[in-house]
Order: sequence, then C-alpha cells, then structure tokens
Amino acid sequence: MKAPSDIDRKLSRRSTEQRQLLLEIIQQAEGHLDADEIYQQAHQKSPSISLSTVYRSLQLFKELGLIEEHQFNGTRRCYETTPRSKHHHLVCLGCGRIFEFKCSSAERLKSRISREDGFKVTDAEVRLVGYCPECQQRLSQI
Amino acid sequence: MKAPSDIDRKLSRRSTEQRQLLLEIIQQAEGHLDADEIYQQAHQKSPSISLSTVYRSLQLFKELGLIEEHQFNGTRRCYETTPRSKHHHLVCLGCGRIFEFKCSSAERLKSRISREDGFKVTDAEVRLVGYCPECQQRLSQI
DNA sequence: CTTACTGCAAATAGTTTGCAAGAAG
DNA sequence: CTTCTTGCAAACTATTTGCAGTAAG
Repeated sequence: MKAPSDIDRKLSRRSTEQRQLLLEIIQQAEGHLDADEIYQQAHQKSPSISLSTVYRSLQLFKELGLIEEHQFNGTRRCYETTPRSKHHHLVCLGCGRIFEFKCSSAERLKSRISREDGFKVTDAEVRLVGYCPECQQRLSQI
Repeated sequence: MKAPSDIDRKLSRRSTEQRQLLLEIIQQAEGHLDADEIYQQAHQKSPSISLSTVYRSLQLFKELGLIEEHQFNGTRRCYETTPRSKHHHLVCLGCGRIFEFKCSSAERLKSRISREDGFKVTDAEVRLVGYCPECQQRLSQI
C-alpha cells in the first residue's frame, strides 16, 4: 500500500496498486503507448494484472483528464499523459513514428469557428501525415 | 451490364455491378457513411451483395483515390467521395453530426513543417470537437 | 462491514481472409 | 479460357462486459 496519489483525491475513486502502477508507466513513457504495450510493461512488475484492468483504468484516467487518447493509424488507440501545453502530431507513413509540434493557428481557428458559426469548440487537433527526413532518404535509395 | 465508369479505366480493375452500385451510393450520399450504412443501402437494391464486398471495394476506392476515409468518434470508419477542394471536420459531441469547414492555415502549416523540419507532409487534417448551436441550446435547458 | 475493483472468461464490434463458385474481359 | 471478383463462413484484432471473489476505506 502506497501514499494516495493524484487519482485518489478525485471522485472518491479507490487507490489500488494496479492503477498507481499503470499511471506511473504512462507518465514515465517517452512516446505514446497502446493498451497492450502498457499491459506488457505492467505485467513485468505485477504478473497477475489483467488486460481488462488496463482498459478500465485507461477509461478512468481519460475521464479524470489525466491522459489523452489518440488514434494515429489503424485501429489501435494510443495514450499519453495530458501535456501541460497543447501539441499536435505528425505521423510518418514510412516508420510509423509520431512526431510532435506546436501550432498556434489551431487556437486561433478554435475561436474563429466559435465566433463565426456559434459552435462551442472544446478541442482542436491538427494531424499531419507524411514522411520524416530519414524515411525520405531511405525510400529514395531503393 | 453497364457502360464502364471511372473505376474501370484505372489499373485494369474489373467493372462489376457491385462496385458501380457502391460507388454510386457513396457519391450520392450527403454526409459520411460507414461500411454498414453503405452495405444496408446496397442491400436494398441488390440483396445478394455481401459485407466483405463492401469492405473490399472501399479498400479499392481508397487506393484509387476515389474516396477518403475518416475516423470521427469511436472505432467506426466513415467514407466520403474525395472532395474537389479540401475541407476539415467538426464533430459535435452532442448529436454526433459532422460539420465541414475550410481552413487555409492548414495548407500554410503543411509548407511550414516541410520547410522547417525537412518532413515531406502529404496531408494536413484539422479536427475540431465541440457542441453545435442546437446542442448548446438543448443542453442548457436541462 | 460495504461496495468499488479485480481477474477471468466469454461476448462484442468492426474488419479481414481463405476458399470454391461465378463472371468479366 | 484466364484470372479477377464475389459470397459465405470462419478468423482476427481491439475492446467491453458479466460475474464471483478480493480488498480499500
């Protein structure tokens, strides 16, 4: 049993070893992890954890605003801790890596659409797809 | 048997009743249709058509650049005919409807990232989520 | 004690695939 | 005729759910 963390103080959810472990894994990850990658890592430290617990915890963390969910390519969803400052993603079609970039025009667009069309825009995501420098190089050599 | 259409002249693919019907359905649709909606409509006109044929044809149309694939909310993918001029999507969290809008800054962003970071950006998508005017109204009354 | 959380197994949703019969060219 | 395409059923992938036991508060 550990000291109560972030998730405990919200909504009277219970603090469990599993949730703490899962949240740690996501927070310490460099890039974006999908449910199965999170499960694999958790399984190392706590072999009895189940994949359903991973999914249920991800659902909870999302509701609490602790993490963000993305769907970059196929059907697999990826997760990252909610970043302090909003960024966007560039998906490389060659290697599948995800690159991040800032985009101030997204914020401007948000207010433009709200103002002009009466929408209440809660989020603006920009997603670029293309080829990273390495893949351009590699593909041109073939 | 009908006269050969768009899809026939490309890549020596065969023209079949099924493909022609499916393409017509997508082209005449107002908004975006998912695989099952396309299947249901096709099934009306041609009861023996199968869902696999729908998926295989969608795959083909995508490769030929005749349609675009989107994933707006859950896991369901939607399709629309490739629009003449690029537009982006706003997803209403209240009613699930998809609204379209133009965004010139997306094009500018594309060239900025290409120039500054050496990426070859093939597509830029902006996706807004929020509430349409009707849903704001409706939800405020509760 | 009470009731949220967990692991397990089974269910589900959406999509893909193998195969033999059928049709396009 | 040749081979691409189809329908069917079965397989697959990612995720969700029911349930009875377990543990947090």
